[in-house]
Amino acid sequence: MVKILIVDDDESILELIEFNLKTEGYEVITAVNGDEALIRAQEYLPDLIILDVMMPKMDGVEVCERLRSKKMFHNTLILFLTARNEDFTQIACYESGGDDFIVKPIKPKVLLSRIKGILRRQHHNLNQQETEITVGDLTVDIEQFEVHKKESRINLAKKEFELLTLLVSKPGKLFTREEIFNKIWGFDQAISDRTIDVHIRKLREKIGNSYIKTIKGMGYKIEVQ
Amino acid sequence: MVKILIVDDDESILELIEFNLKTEGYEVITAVNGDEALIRAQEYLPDLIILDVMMPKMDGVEVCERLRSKKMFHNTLILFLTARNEDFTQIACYESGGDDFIVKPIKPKVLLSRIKGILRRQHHNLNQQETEITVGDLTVDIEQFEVHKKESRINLAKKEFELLTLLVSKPGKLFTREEIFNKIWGFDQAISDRTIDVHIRKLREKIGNSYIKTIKGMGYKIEVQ
DNA sequence: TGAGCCAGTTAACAGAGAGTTAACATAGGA
DNA sequence: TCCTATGTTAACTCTCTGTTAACTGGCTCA
Repeated sequence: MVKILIVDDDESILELIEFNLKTEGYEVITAVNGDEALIRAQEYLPDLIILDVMMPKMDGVEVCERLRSKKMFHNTLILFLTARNEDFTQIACYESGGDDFIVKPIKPKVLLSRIKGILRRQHHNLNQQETEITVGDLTVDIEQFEVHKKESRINLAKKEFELLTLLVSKPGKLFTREEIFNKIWGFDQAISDRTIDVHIRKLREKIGNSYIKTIKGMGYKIEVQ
Repeated sequence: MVKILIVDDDESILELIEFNLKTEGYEVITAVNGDEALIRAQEYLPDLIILDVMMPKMDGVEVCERLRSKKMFHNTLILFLTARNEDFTQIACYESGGDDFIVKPIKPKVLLSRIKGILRRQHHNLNQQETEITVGDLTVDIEQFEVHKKESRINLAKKEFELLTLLVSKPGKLFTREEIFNKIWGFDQAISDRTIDVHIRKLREKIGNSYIKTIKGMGYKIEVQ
């Protein structure tokens, strides 16, 4: 049974989500603030945590950071709830180690399909589809650990492959250095700032310059088309 | 790879479009009449279908209607080609389920940018996430860190992007210089008063003068039509 | 009418931040 | 045990962005 922890200070939202998830057969735990969330998370070890960004005292981003700093939550899925147009909180969500986010107001249908999608990606990563991602004439096969460019195979090192896989997982999306760092190296490690550059450079050397775009002061992204 | 089906009874137009799309890396299938179009569509399941409206026997509108009546084509993008100023057919295009249309004579550049735009939007809808804010013909995508004006991309520097994002987050709202300063630079920093002007100027230079309005002695806002 | 104020404009400059390269460290296989 | 591939760092270069200064122009109000 999939366990889901929902954290929101607004109890009506909590109930709405809880109801919808329970009817879909998920096991649901709730928390109304950050502190409670941390306790509940340790207690129940949920598979997925849905975090409201805006909460009094400890906000969702902080809760996420605290969770991710513990090894037991490294692989827990974290989904944020954020109000529309909250400028750069979306980026902060990813930076703090979030896997995805949903914009309020919540439409139950969207929420459910999102959750299903994110769980499917996590667990049945092997299942059919989605093990191959194609961008232009570049194909990344996550399962087989292979990259092809126009039929010819490119050999990548582990870190290079992880980096490319991350970028390619959402073509066009901006990944900040911090997000890249958190998702590939993890919170506990300390590496120099140049390290990411060098890996990017090696990647570009192997796959060509046209795919990865630098956005100064922000990060990198895959250029679509 | 994006598959595109082009349908036109005029083979010279077919060739023109085919050539242009292929050089952009699309996979192209063609058909010279409505019947053939329906068969080809079922066979190849294209992502996008470009339909000439004026064709002997079965016209584009009818082809579109027939396609849309099948569930497998509910989400296929359909783009019409129509002669200039045929107002009524344009309405018919949308009514029959078309996504967009292009006026003949075809300019390859316009066609390509239109196709890119329509595919980009589609791509977004699949991911279901609202990371875009649109004002007039200007679209700001926070997740992708990109700004588009009528399908063509505008490159902004970090500060410019932050500034535009702030203004656009509440179109029509007045942002005082102080507010802008606090939100973008933060309380601790000290910058000259001209700095904001210069960024505004650079923004206007890139996106056009019509969006950002100055309110003397107060601040700036996004002009809403 | 003209002083004062405020935004627009321009060019120049400094520095942040990314690119590059080589060298070193380390792990894992032969 | 050695060797090679990979990961990381240091040190340097270079480019682009952000900022400022200095000037212009227009509006407002005494």
